[in-house]
Amino acid sequence: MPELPEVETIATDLRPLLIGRRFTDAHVAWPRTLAEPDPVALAERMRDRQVIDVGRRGKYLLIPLDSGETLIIHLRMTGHLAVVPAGSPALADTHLRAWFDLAGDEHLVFTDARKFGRVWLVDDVARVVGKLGPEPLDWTFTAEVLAGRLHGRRVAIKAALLDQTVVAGVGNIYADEALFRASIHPLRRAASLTAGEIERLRDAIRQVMRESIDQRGTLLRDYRTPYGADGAFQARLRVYQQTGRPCPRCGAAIERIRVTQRSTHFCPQCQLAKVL
DNA sequence: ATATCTGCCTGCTCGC
DNA sequence: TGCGAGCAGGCAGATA
Repeated sequence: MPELPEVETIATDLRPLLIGRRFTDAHVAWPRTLAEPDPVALAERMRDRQVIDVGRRGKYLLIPLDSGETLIIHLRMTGHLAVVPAGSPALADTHLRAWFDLAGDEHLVFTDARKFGRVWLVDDVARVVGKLGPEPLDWTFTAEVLAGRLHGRRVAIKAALLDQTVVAGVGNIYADEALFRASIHPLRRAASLTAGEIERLRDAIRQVMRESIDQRGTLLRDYRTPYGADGAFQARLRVYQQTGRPCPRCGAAIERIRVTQRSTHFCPQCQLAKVL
């Protein structure tokens, strides 16, 4: 499932394929995929519009157009994007949910088996991504900022990390990996973390994000890059989906528990419970 | 305000 | 081999 590093990789891959290109039409095969506007307005407003950039905010892909509007795509669990030539089999994929025609006989196709992915075309990006917390790789994501976001929160720190208003882009994989690197038990109440622990956590989040981006993301069943070599960070996962395997630090068996309906992996020795 | 629960979805794995 | 059950999980929206 694409989290921040995967979306960053996809944006990097799509950028040279899309910048300067002009859309000629837009089509929606599964209506719920399109959050807004309606399909007719989408096609009208995208027609003859040129791509300015391909960026990202949290797990949202942002494609600003020369009209001032922005095409926003969230891949959720199983969404995939690719630029394909006319007549490509991708256009006949049973999971095709939306596609955008490009001048020059190519198409930007959005396929999504689970149908959770969403597409917006908006004038004001903030209406969609405005509530997101700080970008973890931005200089504004300081330990003090994270402390402020966790203040008064009684939920488990694992749950808090998955809350996109606390910090943007962290999903189940990187929440587990960051907590392991910071040696913090996932069930600790968010507000109970000491200043030192919050600083370790902030550093760990940035570290796993950077490392994963360097590896072009984590390659799991549901994630494929649109172009080029596949992600390789899965080889560096220390706890996520490593249940029963020895902890790389102390050798204890990695455990799996459920925290607010999410499977959560941790080392019972390195991430001591302390005060819950 | 925060916290929890449900619905959205389909493909895959597992046990029989 | 076939098949149903259970699971995977980001986010919106409803509820407590």
